[in-house]
Amino acid sequence: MTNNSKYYPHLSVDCVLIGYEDDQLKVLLIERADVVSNEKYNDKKLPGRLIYMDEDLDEAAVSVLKEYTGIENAYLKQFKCFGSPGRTSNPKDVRWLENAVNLQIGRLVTVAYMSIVKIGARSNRIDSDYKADWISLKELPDLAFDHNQIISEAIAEVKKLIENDPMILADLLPAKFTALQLRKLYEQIYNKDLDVRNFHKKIKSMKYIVELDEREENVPHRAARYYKFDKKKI
Amino acid sequence: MTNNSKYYPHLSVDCVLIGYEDDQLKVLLIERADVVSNEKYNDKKLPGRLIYMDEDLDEAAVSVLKEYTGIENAYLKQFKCFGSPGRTSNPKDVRWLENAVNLQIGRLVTVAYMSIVKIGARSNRIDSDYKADWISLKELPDLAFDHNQIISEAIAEVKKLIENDPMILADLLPAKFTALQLRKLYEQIYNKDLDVRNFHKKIKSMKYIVELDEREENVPHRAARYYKFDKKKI
DNA sequence: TCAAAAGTGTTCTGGGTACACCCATGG
DNA sequence: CCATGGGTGTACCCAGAACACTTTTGA
Repeated sequence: MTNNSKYYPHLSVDCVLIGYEDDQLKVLLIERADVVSNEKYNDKKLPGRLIYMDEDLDEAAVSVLKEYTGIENAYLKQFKCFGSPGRTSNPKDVRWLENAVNLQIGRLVTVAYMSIVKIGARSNRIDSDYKADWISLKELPDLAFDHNQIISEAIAEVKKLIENDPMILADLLPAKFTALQLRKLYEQIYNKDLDVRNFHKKIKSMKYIVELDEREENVPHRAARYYKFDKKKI
Repeated sequence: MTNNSKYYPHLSVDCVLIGYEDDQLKVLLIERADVVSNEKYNDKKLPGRLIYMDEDLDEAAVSVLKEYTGIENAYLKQFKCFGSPGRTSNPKDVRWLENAVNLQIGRLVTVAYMSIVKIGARSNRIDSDYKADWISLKELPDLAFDHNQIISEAIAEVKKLIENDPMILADLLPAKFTALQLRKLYEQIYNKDLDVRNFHKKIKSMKYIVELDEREENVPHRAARYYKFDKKKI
């Protein structure tokens, strides 16, 4: 267990991938299993890995995103580095990690990235080597390492991000969406209810959101108008 | 040059300490010299060091702050991790680093922290082991490693920080200050001129800034009122 | 005709910005 | 009496928040 490995066994990247489905903000988690013994751990972790010897951190994060979702060219933001010695103190976590990479691991610092991704988009194949699922933020189980904490800090980052670039909401909704869908999304993010009339006014003021002629069909009430994001209108 | 050292030779912390003096935002930089050969490098770097084997990142940053300024209990914010392999590719930087710590260094990832500190405060002794100076942001020379980039990202962070907690401005000004001094400080931070009348209105609306009865003395014009921060009024 | 959700306008408040003149003081 | 900077008030605009009723549709 000496280091003839491709890995640089001191640094990892973890990606908090945020998506939206069934009116719920969700995060992509993978099932933790022991590669060597096939032991099941029955818990989950964030997608991530040790970096390679001469790999740039940002590149490592990009490759993790691609590996788990197939997405390339998405916006990935480094938001915090987690490096307390205590984060690798749980023997279960250490055992798993050392088996997984066949390396002796001392302390391990991880650099956390976040990205907003479209769940179930064409490009979004979840690699079958891993058991990966989108889990609602409201139903998060206890995760490996300090991954619960990493996720909660990522959410705070998402809010900031959306405030200075609402365009990224486009990745959380289908191409066509109703005002209700958009409002529910905002309500999830800000964690409070929004006034319907004010919200319509807000939509009108957002020039990158455009009305379509199309409406809902076969709904047992007045049909809602569809909107779309117009990426040309910055 | 094997690792019998106290250091964990893969990770460092660097602190961007921001202060204010002579109507200028300044950053604390130390002179880079070779400890072994006494060679002068004639350039500067941020205060920082490798972390110890079992040291928490935040603790390492706190101890660097204390070492260079004597300040304890200040607010230190981790704002970004810099880890591209290229940042340790300059042979001059690598040679200095390896001499300084007597260790073989491969790639080195640094975690950057920032803090707002009061220049010349009682607690703010600059340790005489180092040649350390407050350098105006407008006159920054080329620094070691990627320290110029680290500083510029720190400044962006300062703006955000002040927006959601203007109280930290108290660390950039003397206990008593005039409206002019405060305005000049804002002008530095936002990099634009502010209207005098509007600024007075703004001060009145900030309940944690209180008027004193005291005024300037011996000035060749109408004496300005002094203000102070009132830490009790959140 | 009823249930269910869509859609619409006005008013108020607070913060930001633009703008020009008189006041106090020391030299 | 002059030069220097200190200090003040009004008007406009925009964004955000509160608030209630009519419209459309399928069942």
